[in-house]
Amino acid sequence: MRNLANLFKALCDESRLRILNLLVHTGELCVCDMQRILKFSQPKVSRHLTYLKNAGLVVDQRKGMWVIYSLANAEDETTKRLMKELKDIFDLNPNLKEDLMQLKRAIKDGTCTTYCVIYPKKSKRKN
Amino acid sequence: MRNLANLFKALCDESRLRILNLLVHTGELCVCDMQRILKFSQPKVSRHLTYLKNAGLVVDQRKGMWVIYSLANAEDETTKRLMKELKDIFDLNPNLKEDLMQLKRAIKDGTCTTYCVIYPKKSKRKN
DNA sequence: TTAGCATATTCGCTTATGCAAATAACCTTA
DNA sequence: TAAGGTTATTTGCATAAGCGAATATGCTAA
Repeated sequence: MRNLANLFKALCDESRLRILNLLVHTGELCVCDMQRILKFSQPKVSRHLTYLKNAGLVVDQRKGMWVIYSLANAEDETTKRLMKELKDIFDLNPNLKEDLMQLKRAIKDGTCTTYCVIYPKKSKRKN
Repeated sequence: MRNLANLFKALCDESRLRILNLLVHTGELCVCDMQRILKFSQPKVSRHLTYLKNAGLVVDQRKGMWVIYSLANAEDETTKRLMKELKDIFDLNPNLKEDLMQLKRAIKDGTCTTYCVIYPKKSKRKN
């Protein structure tokens, strides 16, 4: 990320923050899981993921039918520091906490594809 | 700041980051100083200061002919944490460092109104 | 190869926001 | 009160970016 303003631009949309919040807590998640948990339209999730990917904040990886997104390893010190801070800031936010509840519920109900279909064995996930 | 995305929205513009950088290092500065140091048009400085003020990041105070802007005391934990982090992040940025050089030069040359006219005695300034 | 699920992209529209130029408003001093 | 410096706001325009709906593309399995 060459430009500091561009880094913040990636963070200045609520939809993208909600997506990042999920990834911060899961490490990785497929598109359809985010779509269901956040109740976003499919193009909406996809568009914001593309934005985050272009900003260098996430990376994607195809796994059969699904595309798994995960947090990118920040290459520069600024992004590294900010992402670390973001984790703590997210935990202060009640709305984001609610999204995590929905995530947990999905895992419990067996409707979370990443956890229940793609990586059914816990050991394969980052956390 | 009720909404996290709005907080980042205040930070996602390079002009506003440059203004904040100056304030982080001076504590307070009048509009015409920012204008000269950053080489912005007067309406441009004013508009961005209004934006930052609405976002709760700066406060203003009239001092005779001049209006002095300074960093606001963050009321919520999230803003507090982020602003603290911002200080360190600014110092990593070469462009912002260059703005500080211009600021120092203006003070030395006697063209910095805040330092040389409004508050000529060092003791009256925050740093 | 066809069907069907998952994901990405395009299109048309709306809103937000950036800028310069012009103007208004505020304050001090003569 | 008039002049002049400082700051704020308005206007008109251009661009960025958000959205839903529709469509295209990728992959798997029958």
